[in-house]
Amino acid sequence: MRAGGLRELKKNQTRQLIADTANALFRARGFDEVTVDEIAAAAQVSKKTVFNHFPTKEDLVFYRAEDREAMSLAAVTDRPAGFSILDSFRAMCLAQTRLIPGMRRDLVHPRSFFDLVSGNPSLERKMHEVNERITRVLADALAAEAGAEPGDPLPRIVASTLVGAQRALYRRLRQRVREGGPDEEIGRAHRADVERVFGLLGKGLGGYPQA
Amino acid sequence: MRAGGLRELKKNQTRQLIADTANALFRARGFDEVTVDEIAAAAQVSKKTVFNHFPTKEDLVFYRAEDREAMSLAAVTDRPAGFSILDSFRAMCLAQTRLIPGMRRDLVHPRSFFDLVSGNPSLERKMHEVNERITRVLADALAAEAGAEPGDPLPRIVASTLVGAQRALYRRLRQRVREGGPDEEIGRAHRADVERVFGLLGKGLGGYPQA
DNA sequence: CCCATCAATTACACTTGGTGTAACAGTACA
DNA sequence: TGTACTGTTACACCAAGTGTAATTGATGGG
Repeated sequence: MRAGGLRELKKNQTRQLIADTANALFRARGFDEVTVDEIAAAAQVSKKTVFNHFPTKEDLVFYRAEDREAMSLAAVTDRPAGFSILDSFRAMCLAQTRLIPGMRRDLVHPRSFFDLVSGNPSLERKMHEVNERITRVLADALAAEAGAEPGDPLPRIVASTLVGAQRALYRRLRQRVREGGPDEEIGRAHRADVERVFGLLGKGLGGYPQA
Repeated sequence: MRAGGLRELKKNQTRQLIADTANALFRARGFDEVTVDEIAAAAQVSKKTVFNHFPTKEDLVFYRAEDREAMSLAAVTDRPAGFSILDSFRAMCLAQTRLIPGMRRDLVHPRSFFDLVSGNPSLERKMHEVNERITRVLADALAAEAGAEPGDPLPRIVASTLVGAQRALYRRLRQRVREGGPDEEIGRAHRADVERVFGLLGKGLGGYPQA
């Protein structure tokens, strides 16, 4: 199939149509309250076609997850010279403040992406799965860079720490946005969070929680 | 319902019977190749009863997960005076060598617990879920001990690092056991792994992978 | 000892996510 | 124009899990 072919165009259109239709329905009524049959009907497509494009119902919600994966990976592979991996992740976490406007917008909707996910077991599971995959990809990149021998547990541990930190800081930021206040102040508080977290990671967990 | 009542006795027996029957079938033929209907039939019980005791089919495999949770928690709450949390987790990981005989035994079985889980998406998902719950419980304990304000991301990050380290070291140990060799040597190698990992965690991730 | 109550189990009908297959329709391309 | 290819469809099917009302047997009081 050629890249610019008519077939591929139509296929992508169908995929997008299904995803959009599904997410509109999910937002309006909640994940569990919408059946795949309904989505198919609303998108004027057969149920089988839905499952041809998205292997599970959950994938209809997470079909944009590759972006996050790519970002995390870039933090390792594309970092400037003299930057440690930790530095790079800190920078990435600091840059999370750029997401504040989007979070604000999400709060207005009756059911934002995160309202959708949080509180729904199968979606939360899927979320963990995505995080796990990101961790694994990152661990592989770390192992390659460190020249670690196969089976070395360290890259994995470092990766899971970094991804965990990123996630926790993101969540904290969202919480701050939910609590309200000017962007300035939220940004300041978030940067302080980031420095505190990466300060600890930089000097070791040994003394926690005392030191 | 009284604790020692006949009703509760029978209920526990039924529960145990179902779990045992299910796991025997899983080991013999694999998780996906056994239906809940079959399990119910083999245990001479209705399908509904199976689901009354175990909310999902996966729970039939993981119904012992509470033990690990308790151990991780104890590493924080019951540690001796002067021991940091990191010390406590290191000790716990060092003690993993005691699991070697069990791992050896598992290897003999055509389908050990881990053969069952690894390679099966839904069981791996369930495994992550269990780990996630352990992390959450540990994070809460850490936050309580640190007197952290609600929403503080640090306890969560520390918890996920520690659980991640424990998991990775456990896996590495299993790998070593699979590769063979005398217990002595495996134990030595494992202890070296543990020291390397906790050495890094103790002095900070900053230099990784250089330093 | 009998009776009322309560909890566990059961039968059964049903929903829904997901798969397999073979036929169909429109694109690609010679 | 004809043929190979590929995405879509209809359709039949499987298995996990739920809701409900009926049944069985344990419990405890009079």
